[in-house]
Amino acid sequence: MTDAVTTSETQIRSEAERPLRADARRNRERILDSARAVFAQYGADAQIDDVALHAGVGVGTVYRHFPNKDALLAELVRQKFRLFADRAREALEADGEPFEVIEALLRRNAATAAADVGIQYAMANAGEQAWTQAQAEQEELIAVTGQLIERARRAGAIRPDIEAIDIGMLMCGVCSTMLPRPGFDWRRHLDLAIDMLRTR
Amino acid sequence: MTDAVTTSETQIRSEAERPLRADARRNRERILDSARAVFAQYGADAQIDDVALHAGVGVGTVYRHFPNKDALLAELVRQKFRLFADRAREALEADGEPFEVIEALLRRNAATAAADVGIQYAMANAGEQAWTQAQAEQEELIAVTGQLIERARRAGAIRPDIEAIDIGMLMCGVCSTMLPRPGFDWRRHLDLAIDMLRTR
Amino acid sequence: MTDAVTTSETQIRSEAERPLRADARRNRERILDSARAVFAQYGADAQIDDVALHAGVGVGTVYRHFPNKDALLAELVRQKFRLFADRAREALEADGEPFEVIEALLRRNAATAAADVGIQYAMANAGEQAWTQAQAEQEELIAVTGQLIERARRAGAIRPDIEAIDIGMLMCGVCSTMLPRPGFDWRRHLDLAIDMLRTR
Amino acid sequence: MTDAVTTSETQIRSEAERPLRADARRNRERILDSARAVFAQYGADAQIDDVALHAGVGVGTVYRHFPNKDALLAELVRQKFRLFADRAREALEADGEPFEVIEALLRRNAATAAADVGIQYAMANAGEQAWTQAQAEQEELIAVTGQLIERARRAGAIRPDIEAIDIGMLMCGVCSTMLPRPGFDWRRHLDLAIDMLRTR
DNA sequence: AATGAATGAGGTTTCATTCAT
DNA sequence: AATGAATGAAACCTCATTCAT
Repeated sequence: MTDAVTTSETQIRSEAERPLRADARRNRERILDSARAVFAQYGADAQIDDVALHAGVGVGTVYRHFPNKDALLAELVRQKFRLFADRAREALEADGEPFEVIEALLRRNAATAAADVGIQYAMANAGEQAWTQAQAEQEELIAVTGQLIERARRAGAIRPDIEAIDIGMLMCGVCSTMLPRPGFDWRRHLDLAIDMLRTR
Repeated sequence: MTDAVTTSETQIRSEAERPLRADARRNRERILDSARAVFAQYGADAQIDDVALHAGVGVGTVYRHFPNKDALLAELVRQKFRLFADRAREALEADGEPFEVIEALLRRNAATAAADVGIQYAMANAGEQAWTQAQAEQEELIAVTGQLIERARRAGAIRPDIEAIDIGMLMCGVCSTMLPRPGFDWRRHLDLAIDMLRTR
Repeated sequence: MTDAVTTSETQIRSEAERPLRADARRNRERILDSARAVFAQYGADAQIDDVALHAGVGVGTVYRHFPNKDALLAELVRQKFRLFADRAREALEADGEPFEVIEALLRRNAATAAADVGIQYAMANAGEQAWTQAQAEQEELIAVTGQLIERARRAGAIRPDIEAIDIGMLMCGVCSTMLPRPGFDWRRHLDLAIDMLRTR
Repeated sequence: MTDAVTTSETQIRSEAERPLRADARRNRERILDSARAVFAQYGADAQIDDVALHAGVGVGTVYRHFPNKDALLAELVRQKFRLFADRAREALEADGEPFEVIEALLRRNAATAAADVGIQYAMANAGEQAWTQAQAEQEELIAVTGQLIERARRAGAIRPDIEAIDIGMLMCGVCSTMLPRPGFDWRRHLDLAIDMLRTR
């Protein structure tokens, strides 16, 4: 699983990202994991120092890997998009009724997002930078999602005017209701959204 | 002394709401307007000093009206909920096909929210406080929305399992896509959401 | 004395420098005095926090008056140039043999500089900013020095090819030997420099 | 062990100077050259990492050769003093009018210093350590300069009260005006200084 | 011997909030 | 009631130095 991500990362790594020394790579992963944990707990107020402490490295090490806080947040966002794109690609290979494949994918992704509230804070707070930095991954995700939709459309299983970006937007809306708001239930939100995608 | 003659009604609207002097009230409004403008422009980076500057008052004056930053954000949120609740009550009086009344209401509210991005940042950043502080207005909104739904349900014009909180959640999702995200179009999102509500 | 400086400052204050509140002005002076003291003691390593501590104000206050460390150093430099320019103007009014007036001025200025080693560090470390920020005062100083030279030249008391900038340069050299260097004696250096100016 | 067979000569050139391996020596030179270049360009802001990068070695290698930053700066200073001492010794051998020999020496040294602004920053920033570390070379320089002066004095060609340390001090002053200061011209400064040395 | 990743104390700067005027 | 200067904890980030590879 993690290997799958690593592989795709290696493929994508474009220009300046020479393979890191083994220990550096390990640290990098630890820092990202810690960032997720710390942002999940403290939200936007989380500090780089806390991330470093949690990862068991010095602050300087965090800054060696990510030039500033925004870049760290952006990487979190990027990783999530990459994961979703990977899963979408897997879904494309999967057998099964086309709409059900999409539904399973969305439910799985939503569950992942809910289990990782840190990312919500990251996305709410990260400025333009995050979206720019993750652009490649997003486009990949959109493209593959487009293929999934196309297949379902041919099967007459999906509302015909739905586009890939719509699904992104709906999921973004679902995620926004994962933050602790009394009375809100993102599973219900997701059910409604999926229901809407179906052909009537 | 003044407390001695205070009526029970005054006690209910708690301590801070006695009628302000005309100029103070004007300042209060200016500050809230400026807060909206400044948060819309600078997002999470907006500072109280910026708000004060924009309002043409000193920081101290901002703090005379709002005990801290969160309280100011919360007031922004509360005002919006109050407006929505007012509109919902109006809608209850309005003639017209029950579902169309709801649709018109939602479209109007979404347009208002989109015109005031500041509120998005306020809601993303305000802590628990904001939701607690606006609880009364929220409950009011939920209650009235419930009545609108009931009417539409009796007319068979709305998906029968929809509750008031669902609508709040969907609208919250729509709003989350108003922040500048390349490719996203909240109007499309709103169309889809309204469609979700309709009886098939 | 101090009043004289204050006056000229008021005259020079060009654009954005509205008169400060009494307490703010007092703080500003305290901060500059402390900066001199602290830089004299710790040299280039002096910290803004130390300056604030020494002045008995919070760090934030230092930053309210000076946007960053360089600006503080630059102001120190500027003040010194202003003082020298003021003295040069006084010297222009003074009676006495023209060359002796110049000599007295230079000796007095050197003594002042030596008594305030902080300024040496300021000048050595402050980047371009310091020189740019003090440009007006420097030009003033050069101009008035030019007049002093002119008078002495007419009296045949000064080496005829000496220009105002030469004197600045020589004094700069003298100051550079005030830093603790074993064997160096800036008074001797000054004597030699003054001798250079004399007609043979 | 090695100490046991150490000759007294070796003891005099202290511990660290045993002959280096050829590549190590080459690295050492490269580091010093790079330090000069980097300090010339970035002044006080130059970092050890920049020096290492410029030299094409790792930081660790810099630290293998120089225990800390000050030691590196100090070595730069020492090299310069050694060069000047060597030249002074050459001058002692040279034929020619004694004063002219001195003049030529000073002009040559000043040109060298001007071509290597890095050294100015090194001297301005290096703490006590630099001067201590270069003491032997300085004393050598002073001693030989003393002999040059003695010769000129016997020839009646130099101002009789001039001592070797005076020349060091004057040259130090000239160097201080090599840093980029608008209007300053170190050649002019040097001319004035040399002129002053001459018998009238 | 060389490398460069890691360290973390310490530096500068920000900004919500207080308080003297 | 209003002002804005002052505060200072806390944030971010740097860089000389160490140390595992």
